[in-house]
Amino acid sequence: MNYWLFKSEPSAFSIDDLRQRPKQTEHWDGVRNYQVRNQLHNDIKQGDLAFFYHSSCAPPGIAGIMQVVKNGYPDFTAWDKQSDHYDPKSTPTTPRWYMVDVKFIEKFPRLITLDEIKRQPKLKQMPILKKGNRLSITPVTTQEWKIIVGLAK
DNA sequence: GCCAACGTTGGC
DNA sequence: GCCAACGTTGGC
Repeated sequence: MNYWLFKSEPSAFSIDDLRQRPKQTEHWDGVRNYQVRNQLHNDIKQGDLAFFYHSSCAPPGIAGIMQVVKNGYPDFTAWDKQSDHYDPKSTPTTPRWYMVDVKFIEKFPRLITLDEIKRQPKLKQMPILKKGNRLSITPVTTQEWKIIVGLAK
């Protein structure tokens, strides 16, 4: 089983939105980056756990935990002309983009802020701290996972 | 709202 | 296949 960090702008989709969905489950659509697409297709598997990271807000940080409940499958919003994520180059027969389904597990009692993550020497390798990192999904090591869950208690 | 970083596009 | 222009991300 692997650990991940999924970014989302809470103004678009927050951890509270996920909690309020039917079955507290939603598809994680809209990824339009090949590196992340490949992870969704090949590496992110049912049963994996992920941090829900709130980005582009004040303050940014990790809000809680969700679980991958469905392996990668074609992102159907790519062939919906009404969608913000419409991509005419993706079709049902040759899908270009993939998504997984995620389920709400818990919201931390408090946000673990980016600032707090920066101050932890053992979290310095996390991709979200690297300047210019724009990947919306990144791997988390077991050690990083344990440290952050510890901070949340 | 600014701007650095960087992925993507498209002309050649 | 190069690379300049452009668009997007995301912290501040």
